[in-house]
Amino acid sequence: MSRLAGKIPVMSQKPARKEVADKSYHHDDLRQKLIDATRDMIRSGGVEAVSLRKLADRVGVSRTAAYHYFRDKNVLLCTLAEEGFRQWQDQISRIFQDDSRLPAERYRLYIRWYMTYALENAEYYDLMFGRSIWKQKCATESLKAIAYDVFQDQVKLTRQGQKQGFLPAGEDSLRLAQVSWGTLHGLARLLIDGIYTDNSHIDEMCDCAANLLMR
Amino acid sequence: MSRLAGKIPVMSQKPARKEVADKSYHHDDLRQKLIDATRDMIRSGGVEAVSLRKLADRVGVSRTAAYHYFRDKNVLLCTLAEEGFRQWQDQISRIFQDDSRLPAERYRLYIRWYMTYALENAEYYDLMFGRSIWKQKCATESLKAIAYDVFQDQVKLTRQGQKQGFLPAGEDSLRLAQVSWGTLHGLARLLIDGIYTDNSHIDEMCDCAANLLMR
DNA sequence: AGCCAATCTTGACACTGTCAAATTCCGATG
DNA sequence: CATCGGAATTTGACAGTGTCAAGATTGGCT
Repeated sequence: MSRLAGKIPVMSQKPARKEVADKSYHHDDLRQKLIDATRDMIRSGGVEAVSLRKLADRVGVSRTAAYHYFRDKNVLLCTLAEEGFRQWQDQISRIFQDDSRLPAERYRLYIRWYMTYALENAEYYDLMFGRSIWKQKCATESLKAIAYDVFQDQVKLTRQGQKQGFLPAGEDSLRLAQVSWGTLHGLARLLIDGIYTDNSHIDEMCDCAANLLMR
Repeated sequence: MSRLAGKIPVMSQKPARKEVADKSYHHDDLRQKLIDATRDMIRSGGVEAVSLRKLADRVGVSRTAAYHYFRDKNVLLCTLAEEGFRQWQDQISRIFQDDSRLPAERYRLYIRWYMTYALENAEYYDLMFGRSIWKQKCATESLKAIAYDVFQDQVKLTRQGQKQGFLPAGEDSLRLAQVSWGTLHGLARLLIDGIYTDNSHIDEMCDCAANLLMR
């Protein structure tokens, strides 16, 4: 009944709380601290390494304290994935707003950026596009919303590429968006998951992918 | 010292063991029973649903009995993945040996088969190509061997396609094999993991992928 | 000043994988 | 035929995990 499931609780009274020692009962902004600590844990040890108990230890709070801000572990992870998608969306739009480059050139850049991001933030990518979050009934509504948004961007971006003539005009934009994302995602996963073990020819793979997708 | 890590123990004396009641101390071929039961569990509930204790219960044996045949849970899963890759290899070679079809036609068929297999055996595909098995230091040597073999087949098959003129001849065969597999794997994962939620246009996606990969 | 509700903790439960040590039993050996 | 070694299996234990129900603590408002 009192579970707020991710909503910010009543702590939203603006009067700046007087400085509280780390050991006090009530914390400053526990929700944010939990998110930050979780992000750290993911970055260092991957999603698998996230444990609510270790998290609590790290933040200096009891095992179940997080349950007042997140319905369960899954919702916490979804929250972080959401954050990731927002940054993702930002960075992509930045690439395609760079008018100093030709459209086709931007698309090639996008492919390289995708791969670089996925490899440099492997654990975070794994969170955002991993099964744990998306498996039936797991994904939060807000996560689904932002992810859908990001995918719509990909569709727009594809349609534009077709109009600009560097993506095959004959294909349906939706399918083309699906398949091109599939290609990038597939390569990223094969590398991240350790199925492809040769990390020294990423650029060549990107080029090959670009050659296939563009024309 | 006495851990045999997946090798078949001394049970290899040929004299047909006299029929043993299911409840007896020594079982008939526990190793195989464990493998079979694990396969069942994967098919119904996915890799995540595999628990050594439930497995033991199911086979009618104590929690730790499996440890005499598999060093740990990971090795058991690798064994099953290996089995999967062998069947995988079989089915693919069967497709490409069908002389009643044109090479290009066979390749299109292969793409459709890939997708169909991945979706109809989602949990098994997830095992074979999932992170749990492949993550650093997890994959068994024999698993790596068969998987490498399967990938080499893909390279050969790609090179042949280039010679036969339905795959772009300009690209390096290895890269092309990597990227084409990436495309299929990516689409499969996006569907299996629940990121793509529309399962009613698989064929269109396959066609689009084929159009991009072939020429 | 005192209460209420938001916040956090304690206790408990049912799981998990895995190790070490004890048990059971088969089959070859004396 | 009895025995004994070692393989096959079990029991006990430990350190984890997520999560629920209840209790303890606290700050802000009336």
